[in-house]
Amino acid sequence: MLSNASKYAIRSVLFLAENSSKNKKYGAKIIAEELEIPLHFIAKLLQQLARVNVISSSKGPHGGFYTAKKNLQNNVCAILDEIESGNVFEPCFMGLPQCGDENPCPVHHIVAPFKDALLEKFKHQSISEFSREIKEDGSLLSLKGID
Amino acid sequence: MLSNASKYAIRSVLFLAENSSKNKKYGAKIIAEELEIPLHFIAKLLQQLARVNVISSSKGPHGGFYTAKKNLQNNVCAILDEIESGNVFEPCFMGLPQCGDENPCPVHHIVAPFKDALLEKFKHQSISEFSREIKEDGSLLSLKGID
DNA sequence: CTTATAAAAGATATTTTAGTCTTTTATATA
DNA sequence: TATATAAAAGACTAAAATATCTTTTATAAG
Ligand code: SF4
Ligand code: SF4
Repeated sequence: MLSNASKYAIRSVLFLAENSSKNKKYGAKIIAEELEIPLHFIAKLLQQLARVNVISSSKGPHGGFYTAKKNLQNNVCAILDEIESGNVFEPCFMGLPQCGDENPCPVHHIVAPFKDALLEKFKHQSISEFSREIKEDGSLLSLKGID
Repeated sequence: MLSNASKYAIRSVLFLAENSSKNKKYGAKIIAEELEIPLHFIAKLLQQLARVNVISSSKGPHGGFYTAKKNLQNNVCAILDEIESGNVFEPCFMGLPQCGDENPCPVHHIVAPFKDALLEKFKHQSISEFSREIKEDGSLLSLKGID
């Protein structure tokens, strides 16, 4: 459903939301290592996200990527809008373009509530809220230390 | 989450389950038109499915694909096992390979119940049951007549 | 037996996604 | 001002998914 690009992007942004600040920046290299994703791939994605102010960046020594307060007001959809081309949840599960509650495919009553819940979360929960939830729940972002 | 190949395959099998029988066969061409999917692509998939007895086929004039009684005892997972390479639901949503109930990613509590429900359905509901449900619910398989 | 039909098989092409490599630009600090 | 650092930009390669085309094989029916 989500491309690798999106998944990498979401994890990176949440990582920065949890760990970074204006004076604690992370280079693409460290992020790539920490989340175990390809360096040059994530570098590009981070640049894209910086361009649309989902995250911030600064060049040069001690530079890197970070999330400022105002960045954290964005929601996860802002990430997907930039990375993914087109609407993520429209070309749905069973691949029927013209369907929905009126014309349900065989798994609609399973898929629909899930889609709604996820979309609600991605649309209306800010990245900072998401991040706080991760801290509280002990949700997983990095893969370090797990095998 | 599912590839086009899987989605086409599922829809085709369910189409045959609803419409075909030993003496009412459907050629790849008709199926492709009916479900609005690429002819040569679905032809290959149908051949694969016939090889593992998820559906039946016969060559020559008045030949085509159909579902015999015993074919319908299969479940949807049998389709996925043949078409998709590897486990469909393991490389999950957020792309964390080592996670789950103990190490949940930020959306695990949304995704997990959905995954479970869908997997349950795909594993334990036979194609004939699936098909009956479609008839009763008026679920959608074909795209003909919708725009 | 011949012919038309349709699946089976498999080669090839296209598109999308994923991943890598190199060069340029900005900047902090020594 | 020179240097090292790290993002920005963009060209390039690789792999997978998707789709098309051609040839072969089986068979029902005339
Ligand atoms: S689950 Fe619902 S929205 Fe998705 S393809 Fe089926 S009918 Fe359409
Ligand atoms: S934690 Fe749950 S939802 Fe998240 S990737 Fe793993 S299985 Fe999927």
